[in-house]
Amino acid sequence: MSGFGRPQNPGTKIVRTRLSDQVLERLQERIASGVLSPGEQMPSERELMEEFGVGRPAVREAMQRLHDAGLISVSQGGRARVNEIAADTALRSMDAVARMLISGFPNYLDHLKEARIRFELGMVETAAERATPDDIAVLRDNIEMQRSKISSPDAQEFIYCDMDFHRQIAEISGNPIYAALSEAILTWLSAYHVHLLRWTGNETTTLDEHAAIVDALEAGSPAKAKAAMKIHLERSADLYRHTD
Amino acid sequence: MSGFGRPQNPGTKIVRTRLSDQVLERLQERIASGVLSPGEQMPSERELMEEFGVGRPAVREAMQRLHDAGLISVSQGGRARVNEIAADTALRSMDAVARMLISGFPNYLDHLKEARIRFELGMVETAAERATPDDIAVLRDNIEMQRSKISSPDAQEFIYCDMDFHRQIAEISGNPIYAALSEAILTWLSAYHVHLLRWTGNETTTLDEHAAIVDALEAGSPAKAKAAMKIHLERSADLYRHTD
DNA sequence: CCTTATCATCTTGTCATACAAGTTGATAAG
DNA sequence: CTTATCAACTTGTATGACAAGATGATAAGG
Repeated sequence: MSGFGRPQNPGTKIVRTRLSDQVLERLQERIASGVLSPGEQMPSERELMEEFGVGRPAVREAMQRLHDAGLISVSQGGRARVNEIAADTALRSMDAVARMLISGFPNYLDHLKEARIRFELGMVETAAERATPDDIAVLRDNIEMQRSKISSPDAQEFIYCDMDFHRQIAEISGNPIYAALSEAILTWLSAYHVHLLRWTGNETTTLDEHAAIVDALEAGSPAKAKAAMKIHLERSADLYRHTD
Repeated sequence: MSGFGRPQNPGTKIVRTRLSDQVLERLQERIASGVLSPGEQMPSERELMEEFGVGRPAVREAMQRLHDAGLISVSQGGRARVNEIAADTALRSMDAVARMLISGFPNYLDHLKEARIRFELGMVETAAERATPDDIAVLRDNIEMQRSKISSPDAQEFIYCDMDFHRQIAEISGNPIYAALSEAILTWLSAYHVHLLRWTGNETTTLDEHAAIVDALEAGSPAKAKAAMKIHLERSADLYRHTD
């Protein structure tokens, strides 16, 4: 008596759908379709368990997973709110795994560094095509800001400015995926991590290289910008290294 | 009587640590440090709730989150097993959010396509520097395989070969992050998605372009490889488009 | 002795109930 | 009109219970 229900797809395993999976799927649909729009919307757990006809644990686990994915914010005492999703939402959800990967397998730090260089080179090319005079001004301001931090009592300040410089280039590229990815990679690298000692003495070199990059961006030359960025990144490649 | 406890850091909010957060943190530590190595290890929920002195929900939610992150596999009736983590583990955990982002904001499909082009261009440069004769042979085999699928009854087969081609280049680059990212982006793009109609008629063009890329890789010329890849990607740029 | 079927036991999945703790908005006092 | 209090509602957590799947020992059969 074949032909009942959906085709059996012989060879594929029977999927064990947990109850919370189905609840999760329903809620994801609502968020994706905009029925639950960013702001304060989410029904309470009791309402959901009544609506879906399941127990509270099932609803609760689904909500938990939405929270981990960054799609909603839950707080004790108040209803859950739907977050607006962006590229960084997605990347944040893989933050923990990425850190474990880097700390557990030293090779991955090298792979990530290589990927970052390739990535920044491509990004600066795009930025060179799209940089406006305003963008250039912001970058030059950043360089001066960083220069003022050379003799700052908090040496970390200098590095924060450096990270800002790269972040601003990511934003100039106009691609939010670039911006989010750049920020994420920089965060992961800086966690494993920046040896402050290695920076001291090279501050002016860093500033000169940054200036060269900005000049190339102002000239609207992807090739020059890429070359300048390459020099900068390859020199500072071993700033990020595992602590031994 | 200041000086008690940890510094107050005025301005930073009090962190509300849920119980399951602390359990999660402990377990993550154990996995990261290798106390819980890949294989069948994970203690049962009862053991953990007894050890940490918390209720089962707290343990359960922590385990759930480890599962969502791809760090462990849980199945009813059996203990949870620790997975071996890799780059694709991290990317898989952001799969749902990425899909929502693309389907919810059409712009992101364009941003992703642009990012993919930049990414593949950088990747093929790396591959050109590292391709071995064996790698070249594999790629040529792939092209022939794809050629044999031109008149296949299942038109999808042709596209699968195409995706394999790009996947193999990612592997040649030697960077597992490239491979995982390439695979993930291709999956997301192919979900929103490949119009079969647009392929028909351009099969031989595709094969020629692939052959040109392989020739450049064999010559060990990053510049030529990049140029050949650029031609290929820009021509096929609009294969991935939202369904209207 | 080896193979196979059965079952006791342990595991996770789910539900129900209860209480603690935080948030919110209405209400009453000033 | 402002402010303090509180009642109702929310999530966080604990406990107990039962269902369902997995596992290994045990007993029956060859």
